[in-house]
Amino acid sequence: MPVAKSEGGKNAGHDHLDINSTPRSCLKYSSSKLLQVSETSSTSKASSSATGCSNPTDLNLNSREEEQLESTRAEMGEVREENERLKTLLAAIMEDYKSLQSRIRNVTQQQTDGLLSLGGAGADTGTGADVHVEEEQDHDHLVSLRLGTTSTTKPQTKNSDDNIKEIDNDEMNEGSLRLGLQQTSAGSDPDTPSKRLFRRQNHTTPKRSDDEDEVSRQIHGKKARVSVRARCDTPTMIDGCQWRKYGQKISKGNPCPRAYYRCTVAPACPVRKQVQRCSDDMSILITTYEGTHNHPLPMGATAMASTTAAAATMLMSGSSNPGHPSVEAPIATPNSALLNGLNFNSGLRQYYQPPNPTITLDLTSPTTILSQTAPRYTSTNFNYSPMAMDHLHHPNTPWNGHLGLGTQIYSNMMSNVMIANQIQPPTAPAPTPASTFLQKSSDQKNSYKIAKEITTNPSFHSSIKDAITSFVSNGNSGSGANQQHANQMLLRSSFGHSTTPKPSSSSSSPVDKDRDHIIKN
DNA sequence: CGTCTTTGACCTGCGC
DNA sequence: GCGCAGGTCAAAGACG
Ligand SMILES: [Zn+2]
Repeated sequence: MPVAKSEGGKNAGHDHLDINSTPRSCLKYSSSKLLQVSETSSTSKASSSATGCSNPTDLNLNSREEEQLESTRAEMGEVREENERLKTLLAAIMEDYKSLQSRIRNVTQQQTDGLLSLGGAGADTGTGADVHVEEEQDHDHLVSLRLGTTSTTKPQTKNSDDNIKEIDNDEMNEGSLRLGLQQTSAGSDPDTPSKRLFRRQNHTTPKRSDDEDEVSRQIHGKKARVSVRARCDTPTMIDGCQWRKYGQKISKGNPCPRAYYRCTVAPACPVRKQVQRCSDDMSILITTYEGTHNHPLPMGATAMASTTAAAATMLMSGSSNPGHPSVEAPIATPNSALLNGLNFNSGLRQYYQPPNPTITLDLTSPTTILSQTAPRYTSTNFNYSPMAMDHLHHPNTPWNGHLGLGTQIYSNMMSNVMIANQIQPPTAPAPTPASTFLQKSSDQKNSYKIAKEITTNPSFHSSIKDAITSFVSNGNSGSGANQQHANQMLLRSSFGHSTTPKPSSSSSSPVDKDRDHIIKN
């Protein structure tokens, strides 16, 4: 039944464009601009004193100008300091990146020495994730190397290529930092991509041998998902992509319907996303991404794509190991604990928990949570990126500039990840918060492995690098839009600008009489 | 008229 | 095998 629409039928349009309309105080200017300001102030001051202003008005003006000059100078000093800090941070990041690259090379060497044979022999079901984790565990938590920006990573990305499709190689080699989720893409599938892409992911492909069937299920049935929880007043989160709605259902325990979107940037793009509001807090929007874009992304979409891809990669390489007993654990328990300000969340249960391995980026709390779950098999959640959320909720708060924010994100991420690496993050079967942190060795091992995975995962670094690059490159223009673009990755949703899909009549739509449209939460 | 949303129907997996 | 639930299809309507 058609429902009265509140907006036009065409939601289309790159929703990232609207951010430009959002005014934002940008206290950061380029040094040259500040200098100009400074010079201007000095000039005016000099001129006014030269004219020998003697009346009170002139004196007032004079002192005001002096104040302005002072404040400008102070500002300039801050800017310089910040710039220095940024330089240092950037250098550190680059160093880190280089070390990672060398590390990758080392791992490559190791793998070519024998890991590949191990991968081929092992694994009961033979999924990519299985093999991957096997390798990790047997070799002291090797980093997932299926991603990256350098060609040197390619050999590793080969790992059990049944799952890992490197459809984006060409694009990736063109300087793009596109990451992750290749394993979920069907772009390189020998089968006709355009047909398969829209075939039901979990549905058995018709007319295939049992083996193929199994493989197919492995490929399509265990897609990694990245779920992003963010406060957002708009119907859908702005991620820079173009989406087309293809379905909607109302869940039992959640009055808010779940909307299904498909990427329409490219006709055959397999990426989909589900959007649903949290029943507990309607202001929280839960967006779940699935798949990898098989096309160049719009400028505004790369950040989010990279982030989600990196997270998904982490997930796939970290814990989804259906066959391995050491990481086998029940679904996350609704426990959540704070340790040293880190919100080790294991409370994903309160959200919808899809059957697929899912990683959740929670941008709703001061401490951003990254929760990694592979329901039925493993569940490990740990802190990922505690951003300065105060800034997010107070856009006018001085951020020390966009670059500052970018690097801050990075440093926060990394520092906390490091902490997570030392502290044994909690894992699933924890009846009490206290025991949450005292896990069985297997869980500890898994958690540790995942934490380590994050800290060493090149894709993760690349993702951050992407974001920072975004900041830096935009920073040259010195416009307020700089922040916007970079913030798209992790922050924008918190600001809640949007244009995209029109406010679906969803919530106001008539309740589905069809049981099929009731989704049990 | 083309594109997009809406929504009932349908398909598949899973648990009992 | 049956029913439930998640997910998708596709016809019909809305919109520019
Ligand atoms: Zn796409």
